[in-house]
Amino acid sequence: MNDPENPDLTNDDSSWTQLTAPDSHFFHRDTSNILSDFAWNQSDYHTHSLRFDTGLTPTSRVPSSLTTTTTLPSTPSSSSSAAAALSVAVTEVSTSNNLPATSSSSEDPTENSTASAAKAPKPPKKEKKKAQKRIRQPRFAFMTKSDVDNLEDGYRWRKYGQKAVKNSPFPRSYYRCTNSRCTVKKRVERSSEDPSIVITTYEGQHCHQTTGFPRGGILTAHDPCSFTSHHHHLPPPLPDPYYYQELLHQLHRDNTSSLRLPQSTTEVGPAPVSSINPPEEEGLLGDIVPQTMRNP
DNA sequence: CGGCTTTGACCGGCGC
DNA sequence: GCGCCGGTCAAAGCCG
Repeated sequence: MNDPENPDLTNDDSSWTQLTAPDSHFFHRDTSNILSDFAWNQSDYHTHSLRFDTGLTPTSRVPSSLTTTTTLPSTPSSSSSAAAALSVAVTEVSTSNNLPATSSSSEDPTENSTASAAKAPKPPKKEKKKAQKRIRQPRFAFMTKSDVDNLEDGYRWRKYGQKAVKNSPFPRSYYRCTNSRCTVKKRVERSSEDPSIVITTYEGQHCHQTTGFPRGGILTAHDPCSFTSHHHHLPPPLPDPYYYQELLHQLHRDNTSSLRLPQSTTEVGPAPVSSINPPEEEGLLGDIVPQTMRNP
């Protein structure tokens, strides 16, 4: 439970503190490309960002993590647009792992551990874990109003675990990207406060492109995996916090008028939503993102 | 038959 | 040091 990456927004953890000023750089990639890459139709999804700061866990340590709030368009289930009325995103970049998550070649510790763990006989387990020393990948959480738990995002995921979560009647599911070279994981759980909201937490960055997309997206041609660790010039595929940030802005610009913020939005997450009561003209960001969090 | 899900067990981190 | 809890493993079963 003390897991700093716990996205349990109802019982959040200080890891998810906000980053008020993204002092990091953005990948200047046209957000429309991003959207198209994922076949996300901006008009279809209502995306919001929300900060999950708050010091939620009284006893918790204050991680030196860097957190930014970003947004990613939610994706509906394979049943197309039935779900996903809104999504909220949170990002964490752990300082313990500032290296680009794309450094997922054979040298990637996480990957190694994953691979070895999967194959190695039981005894070596310990060693593996020790050596690994838990390297955190950047994480992004998205809150999506949806009827379905497993939102389609263009990637293929293999479920590898499910756990009951404390303070939540809903279990949390753990998924790994099926791409053997990709170390991205995601956790999916429902908000205990609003069961209609699905909280999806991504960890790491895909080192490949989407494997397919129901709405005509793109697919896979190259697999940067093999060299990303040696070449950093390659813009990391999603999820990437900075992409999301850009995305947020883009969405804000484009969709302000069409966006609705369901009431439930403000009910999820421990964020002091009551204080987030921006004027309407602030649109998407204004709805949920405190001023202090926004870029100038 | 391969890929995926389910599920109980195991392990490590953290608070007390 | 102990217990709780989150995260992961891996065997077994399911499904197309």
